[in-house]
Amino acid sequence: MDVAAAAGVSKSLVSLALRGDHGVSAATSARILDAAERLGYRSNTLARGLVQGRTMLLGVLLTDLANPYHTEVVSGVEESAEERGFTVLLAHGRRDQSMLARRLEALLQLNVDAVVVVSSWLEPDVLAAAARRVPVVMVGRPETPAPGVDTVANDDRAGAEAAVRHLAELGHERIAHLAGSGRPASRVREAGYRETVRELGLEPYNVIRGIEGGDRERAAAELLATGPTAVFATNDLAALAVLDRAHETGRPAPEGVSVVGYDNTALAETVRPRLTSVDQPRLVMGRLATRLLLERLGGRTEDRHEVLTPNLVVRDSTAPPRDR
Amino acid sequence: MDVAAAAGVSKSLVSLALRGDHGVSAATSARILDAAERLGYRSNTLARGLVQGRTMLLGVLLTDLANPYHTEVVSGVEESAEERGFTVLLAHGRRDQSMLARRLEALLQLNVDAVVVVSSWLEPDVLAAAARRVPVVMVGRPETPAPGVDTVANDDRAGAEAAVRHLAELGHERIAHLAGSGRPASRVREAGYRETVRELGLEPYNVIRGIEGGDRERAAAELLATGPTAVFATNDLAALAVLDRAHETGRPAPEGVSVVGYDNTALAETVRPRLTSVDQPRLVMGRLATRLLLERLGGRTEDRHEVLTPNLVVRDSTAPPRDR
DNA sequence: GTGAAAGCGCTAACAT
DNA sequence: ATGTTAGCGCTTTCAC
Repeated sequence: MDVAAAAGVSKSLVSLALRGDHGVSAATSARILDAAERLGYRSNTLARGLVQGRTMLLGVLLTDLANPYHTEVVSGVEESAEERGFTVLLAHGRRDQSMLARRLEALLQLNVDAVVVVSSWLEPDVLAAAARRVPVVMVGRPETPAPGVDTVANDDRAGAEAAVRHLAELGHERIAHLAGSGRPASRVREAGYRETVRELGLEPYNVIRGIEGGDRERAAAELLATGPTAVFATNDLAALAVLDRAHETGRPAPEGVSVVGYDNTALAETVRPRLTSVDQPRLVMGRLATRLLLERLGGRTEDRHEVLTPNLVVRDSTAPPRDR
Repeated sequence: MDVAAAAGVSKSLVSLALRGDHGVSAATSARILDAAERLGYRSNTLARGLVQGRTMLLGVLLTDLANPYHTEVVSGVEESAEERGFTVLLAHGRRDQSMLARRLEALLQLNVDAVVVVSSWLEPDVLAAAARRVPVVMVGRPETPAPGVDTVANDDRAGAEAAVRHLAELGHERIAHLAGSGRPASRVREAGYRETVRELGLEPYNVIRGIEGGDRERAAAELLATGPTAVFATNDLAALAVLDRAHETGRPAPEGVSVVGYDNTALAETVRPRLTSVDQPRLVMGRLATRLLLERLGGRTEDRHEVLTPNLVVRDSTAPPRDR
């Protein structure tokens, strides 16, 4: 450590001074700080982590960088983690289980103190294995819960209910659903749709499962062809496909058909008409994830599963049915 | 290292076996691998980095997680870096110079072997200081070049030219420009617009500088009020504002007015009409960044500044002017 | 208030 | 083919 030499003291003193320990005389401390500054010295996280056994690093693994839902959760994590002095490291696994697992592994090898997984794609046993080494919290709705892993999710059931109730209150009776590809979140949304429709004394009008990606358009077309006055879509992209198709077939929303999305992505603000959508409290979810992690680091051992209530953001894609 | 004990050998052998060194007998190797597996052992990147002096870690610093342009560049970096055995670590600085600087520092303290900065917000001296420690390449167009830092950028001049020429070829003569907020990239686009219009024997019809964010709508309205038949916007979001305003005032694109964006974000595919936009070869830029880094690690010392040619993606927001 | 020495988990050079 | 030793840069006792 050349700072030690430059200041004419021992390594130990440099270490103490740099961390603002009180047991160093003001004069020496000043001399050391000055030398460090001059030499552009910065302590090495690796070396410190090695001896201290912790790194103040928080790993965040996410499925999809391009997904604004994910990135906003990450922002929540970053914000709250930084407040507590953690440095957030991101790793990106794509929608690829093995890559996700590899990235998680990479984070663990770096001795991160804890991990947030913003993904519901990782296999439970991989997750559980990670949780045996450091606290792990997953943001999202798991297929199967992994023991030792805390979760933060939004209440998809409640979100679906809010969407359907909104449409029913506008006077719609033929409310269809464009469902997702069968991941847990979309399954719960679909179930919530069915239940709520029944609670309201209606019948599920029509449900079509949109395959991810290319077939969304086809599914939207098929669904609209059945003549609903309103559609609750499993996410904003699916809602967009409905909006589009409705426009093309000469009954644009909201007059021709009302459309509600889920996730309240930036898209909802961007498209015309602006999309009514169910908003997940993403920042809050991120912050909550950090809190759960800190609790674990503080010694909690029982698993926690937090569920947050989403809320409906009403915009311009929903209106009373025309023939009313 | 309890794996050593479990397998009844020395630490060194474990180390060798785990890295597949040949100088270990098949039998012992198997025994070690087995023990490691059973104990869930993984070598510690920190410790290895400490002794080897390199970590095979590649740090990526980005301004804006929510920006698909950035994240796609990152994908290019990830892809190519992983091929070479590097692990990519992401850090997120927001549009905040001091936070960007802090995150960069955090990456450096982790002893990453090199850094890609996907941002043009970082101050040149911070960048230069980082480059004195490890190879640094910046993707984007810097305000001022930082010595020792390689750059990868798209040719904004050429992109603007392609956009304007496309509009002129369609027969437009009143081509306006919705300019950006004065960052280098948008300044070059504006200059390219002006020059190309003149080269074509026309006059710059009208240029309005959109302030980032809220005032984009106002700027778009103002610009359209001047009666252009075509607008080249400095980016897709600005183009969207124009599209919107055109729609609201009863002359929707492309019949009412032709619109070209820049960046070819996912939005361009999503909005109706689909947006004609200048595409930056983002994946390629990411890969190129990795290559420059590897060259530096291989010993190159002179700075390189790569400029890639963007290409225009023609969609449905542009057409010949109506009154022709 | 300060310094010397041990050791974090690993690899590399050098024995054996 | 295997074990021993030193040391990466730091923090942390423990003496002084």
